[in-house]
Amino acid sequence: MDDAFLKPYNPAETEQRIYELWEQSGMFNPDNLPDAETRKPYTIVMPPPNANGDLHAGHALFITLEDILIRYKRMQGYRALWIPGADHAGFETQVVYEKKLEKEGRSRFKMQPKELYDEIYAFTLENKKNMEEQMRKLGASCDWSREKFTLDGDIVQRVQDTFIKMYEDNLVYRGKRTVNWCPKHQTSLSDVETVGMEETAPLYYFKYGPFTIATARPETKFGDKYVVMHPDDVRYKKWKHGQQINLEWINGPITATVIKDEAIDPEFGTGVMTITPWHDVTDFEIAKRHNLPFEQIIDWRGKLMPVAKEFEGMKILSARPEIIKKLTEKGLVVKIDEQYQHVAKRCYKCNTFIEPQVKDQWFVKMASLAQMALEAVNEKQVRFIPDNYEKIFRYWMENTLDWNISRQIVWGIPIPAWFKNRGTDKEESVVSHTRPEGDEWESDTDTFDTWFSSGQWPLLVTGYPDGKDYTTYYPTDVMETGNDLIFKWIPRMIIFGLYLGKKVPFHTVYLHGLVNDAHGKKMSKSKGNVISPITITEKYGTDALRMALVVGNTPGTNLSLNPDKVKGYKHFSNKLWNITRFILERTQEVDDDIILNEKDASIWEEMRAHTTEVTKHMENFSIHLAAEKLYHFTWHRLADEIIEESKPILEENNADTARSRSALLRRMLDQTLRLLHPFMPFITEEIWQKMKHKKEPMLMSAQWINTMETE
RNA sequence: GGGCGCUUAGCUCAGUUGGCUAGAGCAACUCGUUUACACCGAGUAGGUCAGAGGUUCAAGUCCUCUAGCGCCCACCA
Repeated sequence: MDDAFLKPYNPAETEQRIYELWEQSGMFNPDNLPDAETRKPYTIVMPPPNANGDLHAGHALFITLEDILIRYKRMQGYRALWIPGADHAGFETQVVYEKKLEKEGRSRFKMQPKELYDEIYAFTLENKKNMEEQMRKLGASCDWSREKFTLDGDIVQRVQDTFIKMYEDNLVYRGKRTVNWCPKHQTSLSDVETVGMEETAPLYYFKYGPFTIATARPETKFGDKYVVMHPDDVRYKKWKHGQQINLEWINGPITATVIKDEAIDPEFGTGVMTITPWHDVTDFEIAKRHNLPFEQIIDWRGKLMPVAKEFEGMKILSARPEIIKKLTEKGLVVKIDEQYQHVAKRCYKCNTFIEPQVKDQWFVKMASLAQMALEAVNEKQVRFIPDNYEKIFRYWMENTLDWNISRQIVWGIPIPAWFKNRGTDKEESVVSHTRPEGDEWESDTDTFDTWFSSGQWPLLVTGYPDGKDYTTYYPTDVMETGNDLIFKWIPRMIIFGLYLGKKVPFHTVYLHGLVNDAHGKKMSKSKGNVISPITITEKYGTDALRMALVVGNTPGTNLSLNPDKVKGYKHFSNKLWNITRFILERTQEVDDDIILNEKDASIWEEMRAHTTEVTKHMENFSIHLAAEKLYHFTWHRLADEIIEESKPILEENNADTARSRSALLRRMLDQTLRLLHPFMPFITEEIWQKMKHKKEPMLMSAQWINTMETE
């Protein structure tokens, strides 16, 4: 027996050494596994973490879950491939970097785009390297030789190809539409990048000629020349559609036109409103229906434009009270309802109020694509774990709007488009990798929404359309990711998978919840309750952390992570260590094929039943139950009962019973290590190495069930 | 306004298609051992499974309602 067993298990001394052993074996690359060609492929694509900081507990959870699945399948004889990656995370990273610039007293608006891009690139690569090291510490058995970064040259090329293809297929169009504009970040955002926050704000009632109109945004009303009501509203029956009225407004007399439109809710306010098509989606739709002109009132920085006359240049929020003051003086304020509750959209990163703006952007037509995804799910080509997420997916696909994929930031994949007379009525555009003939063409300075590239991730990392991996490993098997991505990411991957690859990109979606603190509260820097997985690992060992993340963690629900729980599994590591010590120290080395006596055979039968049950849980994706079962059986059955009752048996003079029991315990240890390996890879491999196993030199690539001994 | 989920021992949570005399970890208490392990062992205590009604031979598990909590979505200005 190795002397190391005389001391408690020391993860700090072990883990790096074991990881290097695995990495040097080359077995993370499934093509190096024995008989790789005959093995059935099993693929997981890692959700590429944003390369802009340290790994957090959520990362540790997904790495653990995916590593468990991959190690399990590898041991089951699959050609198990786990493809790692890193996401440049466009807007996310740029925001992180802008904060850094701000601290240094700099601003991206004072930098050349190229300069900014290069700086963020360096910053991201550094973070990427750091993240990879941290993933290794967590035991990730992914194939680093296949690692991909969303800004790799080939990836960029493919993403642009997709855009061009979609344009040619008439699924992408250039449109002047209302976008969510963040005045601080100076970019448009998709709907999922905004958050609606409930707030109480005043609702103002103004006299508008013969009408009273209600609005929450008086500062947008300067240019309003159309007054709208529902066609069936009897109160306004006498006003005809198209009728013109002269009235006194904020900056003097104007001529307004009556419009009848069904978008108006007669129940709300007075049932009459004026429209500001440039700064409101509903108004925009009404204006389009009736062919009305639109005018920009608020500029890209959130300041009033010349139409506001004396208010020009003022920020909207500071202008508001001034405007109310003027309207009051003119006797145009009817009343103010101070308790008006509504939802206002804000930028999900800086909380700035989103200013709807009309802008030329690239849009993806979603209706037919979403329909395709919906059908695939209806046909059970994709299943969700837990299954209630299928409903959420459905809802999302049934209510999808066209997707704005243009972002006005440098950190991202450039949109391959060219313009002539950009921003004028004579604008022309060409979609192509290369500049069209003629000097007057300028390139699109916008970049793609991150989800446009990450939505294609399973295809991109397997080398769509002609890569070798694409034919072998696509479609992949499981997509394991956070439950918040059920509408941000999962649908887009299914859509691109079907559109480009003609197949769903994965058959199973496994969703995990958040990792919260010990009391179920969300971790945040400001609350000071952040648990760093790397710190925990250094204190208790990676195996302990992995168990703590997995046991009792039902799919789809949040987990409360208590350091005491991790400590408990550190104790378990040591228990396993000492089980090994006992068995190696007290049992004899016996032939593998020895016949067990009746008593021992029945215990072995129990072990086999245990193995079957754990396997069943794994097949059901009940990883939490498999882990708990393993813990319980190993400690409270094997250690507390079987080993205890073995002590006198092994001491007995009867050589046959002692030999049978020795064989039993050694087999049980062997099988226990196999079963625990996906969950606790480091300690199990360390023990395996010290046992100098002859036929299978490495536990990582050993078989899940020791078939020879189960005969 | 719509949707989803949760409510089980002091705390954090399991409980797969209804069969439970309801479990685990941590915490508590009692005793023990230091010859695999004190990062230990044996044991004790602790729950009307949120509440009410229903289906069933049988309900923590299915249905309805009520209360509380959480999350997500939403172009009524």
